[in-house]
Amino acid sequence: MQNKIFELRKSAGLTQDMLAKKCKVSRQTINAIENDRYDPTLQLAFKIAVVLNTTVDNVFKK
Amino acid sequence: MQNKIFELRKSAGLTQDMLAKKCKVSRQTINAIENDRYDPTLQLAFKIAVVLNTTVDNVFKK
DNA sequence: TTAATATGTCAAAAGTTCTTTACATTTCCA
DNA sequence: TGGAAATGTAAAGAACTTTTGACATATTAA
Repeated sequence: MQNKIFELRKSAGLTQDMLAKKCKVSRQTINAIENDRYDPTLQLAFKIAVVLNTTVDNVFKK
Repeated sequence: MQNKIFELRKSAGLTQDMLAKKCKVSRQTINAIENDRYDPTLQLAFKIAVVLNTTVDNVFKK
């Protein structure tokens, strides 16, 4: 599912590793999601949205 | 994860089975999610939100 | 009350997410 | 240019979601 993690993450001045740590998942997980290799669980989607200071609907646009 | 599926579904005049069909999943899946036995995939969360005419963030509140 | 509809739940199987470890490539800046 | 930091990717396994089929209970309407 298409997402805006890259741009939102950059805007927040975070590396994949920093975002991963804030979400308490591995760097590879963030990388895979950012590059659309698979979708996160709903829980992780919410965590990412919170850390990036926005909504799930905004991060993952249909 | 807590959610408002029951009330939104009722407001929309839908049974679990009707909502399931609109989302193209089984009735048991909707039942399990509504009763918080497990969280849907992100894809299904979006589908549910669309069918219930609202956002993922509104359906699944943290 | 009876019949039909709606909901709750179980178990097994299939499919997906996420982790860890490991290594390759790219970017960037001193 | 060289070295460090950041990113991309792979494989195996643990954990979770969803399906199907089945049966029980609850609710509603005739």
